[in-house]
Amino acid sequence: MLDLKYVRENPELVKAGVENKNEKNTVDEILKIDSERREILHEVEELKAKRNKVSQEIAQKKKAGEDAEDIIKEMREVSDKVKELDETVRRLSDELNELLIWIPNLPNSSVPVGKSADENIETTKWHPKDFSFENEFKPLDHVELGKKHNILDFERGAKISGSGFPVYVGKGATLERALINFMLDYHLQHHGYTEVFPPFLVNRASMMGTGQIPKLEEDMYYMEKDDLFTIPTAEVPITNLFRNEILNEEELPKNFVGYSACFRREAGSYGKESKGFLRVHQFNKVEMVKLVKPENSYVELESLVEDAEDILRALEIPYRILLLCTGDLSFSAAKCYDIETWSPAENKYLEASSCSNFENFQARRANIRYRRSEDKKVEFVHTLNGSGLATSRLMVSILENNQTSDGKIKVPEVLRKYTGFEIIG
RNA sequence: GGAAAGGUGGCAGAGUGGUUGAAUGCGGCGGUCUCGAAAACCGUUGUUCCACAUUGUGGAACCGGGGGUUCGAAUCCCCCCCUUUCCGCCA
Repeated sequence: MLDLKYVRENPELVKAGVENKNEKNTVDEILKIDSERREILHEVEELKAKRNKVSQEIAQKKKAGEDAEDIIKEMREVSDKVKELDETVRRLSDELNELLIWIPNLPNSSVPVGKSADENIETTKWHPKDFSFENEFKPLDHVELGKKHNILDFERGAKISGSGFPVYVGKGATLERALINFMLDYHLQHHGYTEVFPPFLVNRASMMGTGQIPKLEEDMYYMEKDDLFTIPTAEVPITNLFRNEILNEEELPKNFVGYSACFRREAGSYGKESKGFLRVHQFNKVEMVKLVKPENSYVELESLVEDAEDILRALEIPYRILLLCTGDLSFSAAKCYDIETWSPAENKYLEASSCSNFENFQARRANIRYRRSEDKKVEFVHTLNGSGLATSRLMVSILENNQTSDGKIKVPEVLRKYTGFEIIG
């Protein structure tokens, strides 16, 4: 949520940001309703001031035993008018809010302007060794490998739940669990995060707080009976831990890491890239979340990306990093880096992590603030989060990049103490 | 699912329908005392919005949320939400 005052004072900047993000520009409409609302607000507040003053006079007259019937009668009319105007103000506020929650966060000035993913900028590329399979053998893709070694079962997953609900079996299940534990331990031991194991169902206010609602409501699984949503990422419960709270400056930064299953309906995206792990309704993810002081958020963003990179380097998974352009930036983000891991079978990169700075956009929606020790003023924190990382995409890269010419799969060195085996096949 | 209690400021905790933004305590800040600190004592201490002004003045709103009664509601009435405890059921 943007600050209405900011919109009022910088309409042109807001319009430009919204349009660069390919979102609907309702700024003029917002300004019109805002000025109308303020006009009526002023009127009703004057009436209320009068009423408050006269009410005290009535109290005094009654105490003195005097008759106050005439001014009571007058105030009765004032109150009726107040009720009427209050109703108008409430209606205009609702209209205003309805428009405002659809305004995306504005891109940071360091974000390149661009229409689509084609205009993202590659900032890093890391390939530990040359995976030139062409010269040796044709790599199998992760679905074929999963089937061959009986470690992934997409068909039975489709039977018991539906397509896009993968089942991990045998060493596949162990490898998945190893990956999650490895990543959590790594962030705890090397990066100083605090572990959180959050609920997987959250209420509507939490979804609104981090900005999934209203724009992405159709992408969420929803439990109508209880008005609860399955989380699409641990970002939602973890960021919302401090909703409606005022933190002390000394508590910041708060750095959390947590595992969760993630659920996404992926409505309307059937057909393309839906093979195997490429697009699923449920996957596992280790997520990093930071609540920081505003002046530090961009330094924290870089360090968040490095924390995710460290995992890929330890696993020896080839990857690249993209700085997203304005047109590819998500609704709530001000700046975002995507980390993509290499799939030799698909011959392309797959998104395994998104590291974003939301500045105070989520904090404003979720009302997460902190008190500055110097002047005791409260202000919104900045929130960030990044996948560290999503196992489904990592699994593709691990299986495909570590296959050997004799059809086996080597388990990455750092995972072996978690799996208890070195090879699959 | 049944029953009961309760939701008030950063926290704890009062509150007869009329100077209650709200007692008191803790915490925080400033000061006195002290070589310094602690203790003690004194003072101070919220958020949001609006208008004018520019770092202040005035006004409005806020005691879980939403309605209602009233000239006036933290206080009375209705609905909803949440928390806690007990009972039942259950992984």
